Amino acid sequence: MARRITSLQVAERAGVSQSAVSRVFTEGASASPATAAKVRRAASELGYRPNAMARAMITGKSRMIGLVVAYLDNQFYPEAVERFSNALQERGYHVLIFMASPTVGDGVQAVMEEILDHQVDGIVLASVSMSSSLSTHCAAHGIPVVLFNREQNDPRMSSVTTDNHTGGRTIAAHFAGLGHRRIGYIAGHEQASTQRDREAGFRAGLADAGLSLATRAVGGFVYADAREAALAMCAGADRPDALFVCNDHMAFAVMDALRYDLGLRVPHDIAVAGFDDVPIAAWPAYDLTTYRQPINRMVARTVDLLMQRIDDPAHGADRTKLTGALIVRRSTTRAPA
Amino acid sequence: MARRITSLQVAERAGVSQSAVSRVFTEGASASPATAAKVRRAASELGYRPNAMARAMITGKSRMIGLVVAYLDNQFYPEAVERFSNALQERGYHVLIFMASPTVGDGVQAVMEEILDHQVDGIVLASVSMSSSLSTHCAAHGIPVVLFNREQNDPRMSSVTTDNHTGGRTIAAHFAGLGHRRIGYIAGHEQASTQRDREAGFRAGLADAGLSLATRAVGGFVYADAREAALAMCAGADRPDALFVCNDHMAFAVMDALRYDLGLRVPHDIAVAGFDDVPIAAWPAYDLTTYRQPINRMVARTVDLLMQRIDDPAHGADRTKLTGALIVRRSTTRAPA
DNA sequence: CTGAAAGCGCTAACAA
DNA sequence: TTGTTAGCGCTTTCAG
Repeated sequence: MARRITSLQVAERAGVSQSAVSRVFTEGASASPATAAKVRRAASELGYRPNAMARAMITGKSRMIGLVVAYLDNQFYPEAVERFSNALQERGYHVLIFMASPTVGDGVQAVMEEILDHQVDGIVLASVSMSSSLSTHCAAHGIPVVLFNREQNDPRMSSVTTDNHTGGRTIAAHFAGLGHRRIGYIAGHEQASTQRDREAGFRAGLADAGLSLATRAVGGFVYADAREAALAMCAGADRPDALFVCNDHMAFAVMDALRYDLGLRVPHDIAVAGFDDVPIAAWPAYDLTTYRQPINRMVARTVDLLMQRIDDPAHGADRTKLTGALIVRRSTTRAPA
Repeated sequence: MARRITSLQVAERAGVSQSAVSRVFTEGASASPATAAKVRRAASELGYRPNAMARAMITGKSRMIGLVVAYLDNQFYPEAVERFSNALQERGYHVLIFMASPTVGDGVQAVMEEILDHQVDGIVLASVSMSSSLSTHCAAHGIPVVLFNREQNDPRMSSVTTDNHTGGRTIAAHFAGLGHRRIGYIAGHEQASTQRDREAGFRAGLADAGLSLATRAVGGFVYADAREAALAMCAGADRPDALFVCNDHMAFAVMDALRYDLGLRVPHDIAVAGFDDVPIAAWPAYDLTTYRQPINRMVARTVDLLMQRIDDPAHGADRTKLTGALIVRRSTTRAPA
């Protein structure tokens, strides 16, 4: 097993100094075309590639971004991971991925420490909340953090979200327009900003139409729990005629419960709407009306924010709220627009 | 923005040498309880954590594993990513994730180079094929590679798979036992070893029962393509009465097409079976009979193989084939076992 | 433009 | 057990 080729070996073969080799492989360093040619030739003959870690030690830039995610069962997150990886790869960055077990209390804390050990240039927290002491800690380290699909009270914390309040409100208006009167809501994890904002917007939208929430249950963003919540809410005769579920992943559980456990028809007996517009929402088995999160723009914006702060650490925090779109499908209407 | 604390600063504060600090934070190094205490105290006061990169440069071990995945829409892979991340984190390793665009021809090649630049200690290729020249390249670098859910002809290449041949055969026996006679198959990507082995096993199983394949189409592991394949295959009167789809992800597309485009009932008009047993397969909307891949054991074995080779680079290749299990649900039987 | 030399933060001999 | 010393492979002054 051959040891890895170093710049020194390339230098020897090319008949130049080691620093000349370095310059040829360093963006924006000066080397004459002649030297560059010699070096590149020797390098490719030897199969040389610069050692990213050694480079990182010098420059203080690892070109790695830490990505913390919690629950990959919800298709929204694998999608986000894929896009982050691609977007960052395009900019010459790579993704160090971490799972934050939602079960462990200080899971995020521990994970963050490990990430920091690896000298990442920035961190994306996808749908994970962080104690404010931890965010201070990161700020002290001067390492940019952006929350993705989550907000926090701390105004120094950058975040990128969809305008969840407007999303909830839009769903409410959609229900009201359809003539529904007895309306239910299935909540996500109570602490999550997405949950709070969507519910607040939904309630506001109902109020706009002179309505109010008839019934509410908690699904905690988990399939099995959402199923239970739906069963509890809809088994009786006083069930709602329309149901907003805080995300698509839970909405699938709810539709399954309504149809296969309770024998109800969607939307005839109960209209169901979700939030996210993950690919499965478009599958005919669900054909789910939902409020689409502009995931491409969300990822792009998150990456931009991160790059901004990496290039200029003094750059202030930014809380971006992007606008989504109501996608009407057959889970709320017989003949969608 | 404070510069990161170094071991030197801790040493000064603790009144010991820098190497004493290093030893306290190095597994299996000797330090007296007294020094250790002083050092740990100073370290925690300063908020010191060892720089993983600097350590990696010395030891030659980065404690990072590169994980290459292609298509996260198929729920099998997010699941695998999550488990890999957890399993490796437990052993003190971290995951550098890379998406291999299946569209780009030499995507894997390019991605591998970038991974190698980061001095990872090992690589997991999840469902990605690699040219044999590339595997030679890796072997030359002495970096362990394990294929996950994919095999390759090169016998020096370690891999972990389910016994796909047996899986296919088991599905065939299940169909035969149910009395189906006109049987179809929807293939994945033709080059994939999983596809080839499952189909071969399925054909062998049909032959065992004195049957043979009536019709075949290609879905390439992609939802939309599988849907088209199903429509083409089942629109006519000569449609099959049972259909084995090479993985669950495509099986969902097939069931959707049969039910919502063609108005057929599953399993009454056509029985459908898949492969993987992803969580969605258990959702009542599909309730899919499938051959379960033992994903926990697959991941554990892959990690073991990797660790083995990292600890002893001379350790030979191993091609592990794990046994799965037939999971019978309502997509093939009215009343499952 | 180029080479020599000084480290980045840490671990691993080596003496003491 | 400790401190001293020599690097890991690279980038970056600094002279020339």
